[in-house]
Amino acid sequence: MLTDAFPFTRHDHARCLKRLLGRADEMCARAGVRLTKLRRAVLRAVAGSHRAIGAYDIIDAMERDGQKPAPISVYRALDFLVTQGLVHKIESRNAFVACCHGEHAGDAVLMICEDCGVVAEMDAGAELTALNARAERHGFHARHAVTELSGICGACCGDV
Amino acid sequence: MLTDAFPFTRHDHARCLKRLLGRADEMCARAGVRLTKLRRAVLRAVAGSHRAIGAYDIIDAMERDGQKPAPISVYRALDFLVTQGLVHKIESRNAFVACCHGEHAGDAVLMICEDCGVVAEMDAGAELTALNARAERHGFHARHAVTELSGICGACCGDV
DNA sequence: CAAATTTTTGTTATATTATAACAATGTTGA
DNA sequence: TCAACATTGTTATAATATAACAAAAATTTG
Repeated sequence: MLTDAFPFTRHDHARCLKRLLGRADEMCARAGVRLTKLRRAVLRAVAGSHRAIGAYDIIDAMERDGQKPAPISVYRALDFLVTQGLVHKIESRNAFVACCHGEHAGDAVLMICEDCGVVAEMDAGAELTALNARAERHGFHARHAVTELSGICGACCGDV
Repeated sequence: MLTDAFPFTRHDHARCLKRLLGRADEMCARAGVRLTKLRRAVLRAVAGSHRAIGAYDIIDAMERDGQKPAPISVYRALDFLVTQGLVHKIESRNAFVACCHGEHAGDAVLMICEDCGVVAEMDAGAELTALNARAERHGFHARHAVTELSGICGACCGDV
């Protein structure tokens, strides 16, 4: 079993978070966009766990850190972060999760554990390509794919 | 190109709708569940076009037919219809579309035209199986897949 | 550097989507 | 017919998301 997609028991999240924020700084610098204080704080809140978090829960989390932005501010920041590929929106949950990958080959495929709530992502370039090819046979030219699997992760299944 | 997924120019929608409602009657009878007047009216509204329709637009459509159910009633009916596989929820749009297929091999794959708004579905059993297999390699046991492709349909591309 | 321009954020209000709680009605089967 | 269950109605509210415009901060330009 591949052990990189899901964060497991020994996972040192403080380090994980630090790395993620560092990478975000780099990526934004390279892209010539600004990871402002607000945007970084929203990203920090989203990346606070590997579970899906809703916009209003982000506000609650930020309030605990002494900052309470208005919903629109959070949505604007999320919009930026999603555009930059730093955060994924989970359409089937109306919630968000930080991207743990460097870069994606294409659209992310999310795996959502129904038990513990942890969300992992994987590259599934070949499978998405096959899906697009299938769509083409119906005359459809796909530009984006929303692919969200819900099920049970290895940890919750006792496989780990 | 396969021409069954998307409803094209010559499409006789009155006939299409009638067939769909008839099939719904049969399927519910076979399943031993009740396609009540309300549920059938909601299905009729959803199946009124091949575009995604939101719950509140369903209410508006039904109001034009002299019936104005409360939101909760529509959501309850939609819940029933989705459970029976007669309607698909489009997670990426918070909207609904009637199922045009008899039965699905597995989860439906939706193709949403960004231009005309028409939503078509296809069976993509093999591709979804491949996706699940890929997830298994990460220790994830998928139970449901939300797969929504957005792009441009053949008609809007001038391919037809 | 200062003024002009653009981007970002704040503020206030509101739109859109979805559900809770309980009463009333309809359906089924003994 | 009555009891049990399923469905719908009624009222209220929760949860998610955006609009419009003002203020502040950053960037560019002269």
